[in-house]
Amino acid sequence: MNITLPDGKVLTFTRGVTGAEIAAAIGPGLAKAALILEVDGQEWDLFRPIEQDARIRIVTRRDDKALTLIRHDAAHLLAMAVQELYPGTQVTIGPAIEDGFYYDFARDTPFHPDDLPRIEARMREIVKQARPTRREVWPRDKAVQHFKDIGEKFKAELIESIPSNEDVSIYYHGDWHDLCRGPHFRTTAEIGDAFKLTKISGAYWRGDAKNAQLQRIYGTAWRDQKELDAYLQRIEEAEKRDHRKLGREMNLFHMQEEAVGQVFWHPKGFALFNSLRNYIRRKLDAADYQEVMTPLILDRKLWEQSGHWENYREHMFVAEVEDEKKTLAVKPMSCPGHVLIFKQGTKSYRELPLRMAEFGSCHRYEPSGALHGIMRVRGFTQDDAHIFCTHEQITGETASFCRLLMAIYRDLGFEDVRVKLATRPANRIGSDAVWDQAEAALKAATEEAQLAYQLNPGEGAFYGPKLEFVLRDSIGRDWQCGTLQVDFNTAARLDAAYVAEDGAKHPPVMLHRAILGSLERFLGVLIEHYAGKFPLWLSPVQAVVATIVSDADSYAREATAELRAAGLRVESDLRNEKINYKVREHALSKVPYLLVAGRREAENRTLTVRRLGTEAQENLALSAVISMLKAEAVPPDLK
RNA sequence: GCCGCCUUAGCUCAGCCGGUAGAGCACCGCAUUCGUAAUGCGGGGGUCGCGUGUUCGAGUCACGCAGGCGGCACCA
Repeated sequence: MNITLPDGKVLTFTRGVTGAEIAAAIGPGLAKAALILEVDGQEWDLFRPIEQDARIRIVTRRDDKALTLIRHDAAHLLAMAVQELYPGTQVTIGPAIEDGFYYDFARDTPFHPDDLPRIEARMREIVKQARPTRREVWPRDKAVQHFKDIGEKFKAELIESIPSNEDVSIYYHGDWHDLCRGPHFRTTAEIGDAFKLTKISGAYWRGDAKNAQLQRIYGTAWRDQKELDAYLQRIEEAEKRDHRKLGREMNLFHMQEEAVGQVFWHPKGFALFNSLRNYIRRKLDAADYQEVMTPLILDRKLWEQSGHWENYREHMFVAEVEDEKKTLAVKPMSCPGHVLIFKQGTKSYRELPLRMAEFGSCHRYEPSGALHGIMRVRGFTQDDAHIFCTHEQITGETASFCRLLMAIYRDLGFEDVRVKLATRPANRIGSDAVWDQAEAALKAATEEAQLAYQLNPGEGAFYGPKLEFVLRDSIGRDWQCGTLQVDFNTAARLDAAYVAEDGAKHPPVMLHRAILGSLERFLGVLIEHYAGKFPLWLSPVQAVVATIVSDADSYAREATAELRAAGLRVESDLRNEKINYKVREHALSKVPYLLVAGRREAENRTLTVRRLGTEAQENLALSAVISMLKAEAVPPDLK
């Protein structure tokens, strides 16, 4: 029997040879490093016999795949340890995920954080025991019956969803066994001990809130201790840049019980907010958007007509007034208001595309468990706009939107943007032909804008498909920021129309689009992205003038005033403290420039400049400092 | 909304088996005028998240509520 290696070399073995034997034949080093192999592209256990000629590739610990394999085995290891320590606990699923793995268990009493060290200790024991792995193939029906018999009803349910004529593979690690597609290592020893259990959570069976809630245990696993330490270090560093922590430390904003899910922007935070908003305003203006402002609270009748009352009621804040019998609702989005502006006066096709923008203050009653710092709130500001256009204009408008968005993200320091195309959901309105057209238009637009996207099937809005632009926070959580949604429906529902070339009235297509999404969320991501060390144009405090001796106070005041007059955000620090103290304090609060004014500087009208992150000092004339800072503080669109 | 954990001074956190609250930083005062990451001394500051219960006695135990945190579900 011939076995072909990746380099084309052919080795001859007897039928039923295993990957372990092949690896050993090639060399003892490989035999030791091997984890699994690929047989004609299919993942294969090292101990599983090969019955016919095949091309193989041996996967070692250094392979890119190794981490996924280690984590999958670690998930099994976790399940073994848990079932041994907590009899009666049922297993369900346990996949490898980014940076680690988890396993979902069904159990009456939830786990406690104190259980983790105990489980981890048992896992390490099992690794030491090097329990051998064995693979068996059972008829599906036998497997169903078996798992029912041993009380593993979730496993049985999983197997029942496999067609009944198929066989399933069962993996044994010592006595413990589980349904699994594999592959697995020869023994539990190969997992190594570079793993750690990290957190406990509830999780719904099959991801559905209507189902039973399971107990999930998360862990992380790596090739060796060094990799594990590096990961733990990375997480620790990331936690230091958490926007909630920096928001407090840098005095940007706070939140409190009296306004759950809403942000109190402090002066410094609001300076940041405004710098960003002004920048977006200029970019939109340059891209031929017209800014408007619409009411915050509108009559229920409007929301009924737009469809929000029916589809979105539970997310809306509703206001009753005593004297009138009216019900009003706080807007969760700005689209109906924009349509009402569009409807004023007769619109011609010549006015399309009409791009209407608003920094809309929106309120949504989000589920309590969804709230997260300023990233997920109940009151937020959208950089919202609606493009009223014809069917023919969808692709062009979408493409230019994509280009605008990517340019803005680049200005703001984001190069790594994930784009998702969410297509028609099961619950939707409109004909398939219309959906075909809308989805095709979005695809064409992304190609025109040269954006690689990932398909997100069935995740579109009920009225149309959407593009989602996703950014990542410091600890790897993804946040949707930008979006563009095609809507063939809302304008018609609200009786908005334009007069076409043929003289007839047609409802315009609406493109709902946002670049930042919510300013609050975007600022949260931005704070973490820069770890609070913003580029100068965004920095809430751009420089601090710090004195060394009180003799320099009046000069420092003068210098501060001149810097401010030049449009810079500058504070002075005249406190009776040592310069060391001031340097340290302003560096910790992430002020980009410390401008030291001592006796010498006061005499020759200079400042000694120290840039955040460096120890270098440079003595410059006050006028030179002003022009240098002014130049650096120019927003990217005005450069 | 669901599961779990947490809530003590402005911040970070101690506080044992229930016996009546503590540190560092910050703040205030005084001294110090000092050249690039913490000057010294002194002082003020707490309904221990809220409520109910157990107890002679609750920061500590039990229950309920609220908020926060980690996930899940939902979602910009």
